[in-house]
Parts: sequence; structure tokens; C-alpha cells
Amino acid sequence: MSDHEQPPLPPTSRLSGDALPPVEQHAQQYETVRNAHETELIEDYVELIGDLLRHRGEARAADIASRMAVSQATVSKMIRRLNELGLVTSRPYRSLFLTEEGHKMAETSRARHDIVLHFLRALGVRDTTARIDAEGMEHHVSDETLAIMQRFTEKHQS
Amino acid sequence: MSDHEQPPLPPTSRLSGDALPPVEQHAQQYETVRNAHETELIEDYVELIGDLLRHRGEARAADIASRMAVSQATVSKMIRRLNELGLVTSRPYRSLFLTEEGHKMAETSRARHDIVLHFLRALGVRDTTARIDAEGMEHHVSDETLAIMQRFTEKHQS
DNA sequence: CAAATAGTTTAACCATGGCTAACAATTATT
DNA sequence: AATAATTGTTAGCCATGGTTAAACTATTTG
Repeated sequence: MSDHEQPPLPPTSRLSGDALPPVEQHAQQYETVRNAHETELIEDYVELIGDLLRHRGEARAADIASRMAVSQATVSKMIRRLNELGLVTSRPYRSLFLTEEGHKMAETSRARHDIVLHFLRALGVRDTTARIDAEGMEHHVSDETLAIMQRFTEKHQS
Repeated sequence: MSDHEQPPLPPTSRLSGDALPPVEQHAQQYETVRNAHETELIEDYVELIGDLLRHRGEARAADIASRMAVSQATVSKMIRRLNELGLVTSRPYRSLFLTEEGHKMAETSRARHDIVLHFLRALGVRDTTARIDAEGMEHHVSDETLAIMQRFTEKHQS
């Protein structure tokens, strides 16, 4: 369907029963996933804080806790981490705010999230399902794939 | 804990700058992702063991370690867990084998993995990227989306 | 057959991200 | 203003999934 630059597909378009990828490539796949996992949660928190600020004007720990379905203690601990990472500023009993860097991360995450979500809907996935899938998928979609998803969505939007 | 967010929420499908999903739905999204993470690694190991058995006839800890880019100690520990979970059988210093249940999990994972991978390629994603993305995405794609991906791939396969 | 090498396991450690329970501070109610 | 309720923090616990280093087993080879 896509007449975007067709990548030069390797000679072997492998089917399921095919050879394993070479060790280094295989290893790199798993490494990429592990690295994604490290930043995933951080990004989720930052993205949510950004969303809360945008829509509610403030981001309180209690809201984060209920939206993430996690205890307040967990959120509190996480906020300390985000603070150490220079992503948020927080004064006790006050709303959180994002630093410059945190804001950038939130924007990037939200953009990525939206692209995936809209793509899934354009594909024909039901809204509720699309939201759940997007939440999980967003951290594992490369920029290359993201670009393709975006073009696809634009094209298939009536 | 109680939810003091009362603003009326507009109907679902709107664009990025829009209202947050209702708390329960939002919470469920994150919960689903957390649950996926719990089984993800297990499935990756089992899937890899299945692949090694299929292609190499045996699955040694050393192979798993190098393909996962992880230390042998980590693999050893993980194998113990898989054992406790009734997914593999292992005798010390011998090749691993999958139990009935392990085999089923491996098959399911591989099928899911293949659907995502083929879908990405059909979309126009380059092979190397598709492999990396598929590895990360496979555990976060619902059955509904999976079915849609499969149909898409069949249709767009030239 | 003994020794070297390769493979496997164990022990001890670390960071992460959950949890509960107890406490502290703020805000709301009466 | 006093008290109640909500919100936030801290401390201590647990499981997971990594790590290195050392010990043990199996296999290969001189």
C-alpha cells in the first residue's frame, strides 16, 4: 500500500519456520527492548504529569496515583526520582511542575503516543482497545516506524 | 483516593490536546501494561528456547545468554524460574526442553511475533527495524489488533 | 588418563518499582 | 478554633532481573 521509499528488503523474506537471526542482531533486539524498559516508566509518569497540567492545570500526586492505579507511596518515591533526574520540580503539598527537560520529554511522549493511537484507530481498531495497545506499544516503536504510521494515518483519514 | 475530577468528559474519539480518559479507563491502561511486563520476559525466554530447539535441536544456556546479551548466571537463574513455573524441564548441564505448557506458550508467542513482524514489513518498515520493533511490540498487541494486522498483511502482500 | 577448556551453577550484591503501615502536614468542616 | 478528612512522606518489606566472582561438572584434547 505504501509507496513510500521501499526499503531494499533483504533477499530472504523469512517466514516463521526460518533461520534465527545472527547472534549479534538477535542480541541487539533484546538489548533495545531492555533499554526501552528502563525509560518507559519514567516517560509514562512524565507524560501523565504533562497531561494533567495541560488539562487540569495542576498535577497532584493523588491524581497520578489513581490514574496509574498505584499507591501514593509509590508515586511519592517516583517523584523523588523524577526530581533527581531533573524532570520535575516539586514542593510538598503543592502541584508538580515539569522542568524544561521534563516538558520536552512529555511533549515527545505525547506526540509518539498520539501517533500510535491514531494509527491504530485508522487501522480499524476499536477505541478502547487502541488506547490500551497504544499505551504499551508507544515505547517500542522506532522513529522510522512512527513516521510510516503517521503517513498511513494521514492517508487513511476520511 | 476519591476522585474529585468532575468536568464532563466529551465523547471519545478526539484529538491530542483533548480530555484525559476517565480515571478507571486510564488506570486500566496502565494496569494492562504492568501485567504485560510481568509475563513478557518469561515469554521471551520460552519463545527463544522454542526457536533454538526448532532450529538447533537443542537449547543450551550459553546460547540463550549470547542471544539475549545477558550473563550466563542470569540465564541460569531464569531457568530455575521457568522450571518452577512448569514451562521447561532441565537436568543440570544438559539441554533444556519445553513442557507441554511451555511448548504451547512458545508457539503462541512465535505466532504473535510473526504476525507483528510481517505486518511491519508489509507496512514498509525496513527489516532490521521491523525485527527490533516487533520484539518490543509483540507483548502489547491485543488479539483484536493482532487479527487486524494479520488481515492487513494478507491483503497487502505482493 | 590427566589436564585444559567450555559450560553451568551458586553466592552475594545492586537498582527498580511495587506494597503496607505509621506518621506529618494541609485543607475542609463544624 | 478544634477536629476530621485528605494528601503527602517515610520506613521497611518483597520480587524481579540484572551483575561478578568463584566453584563445580562435562567434554575435549595432549
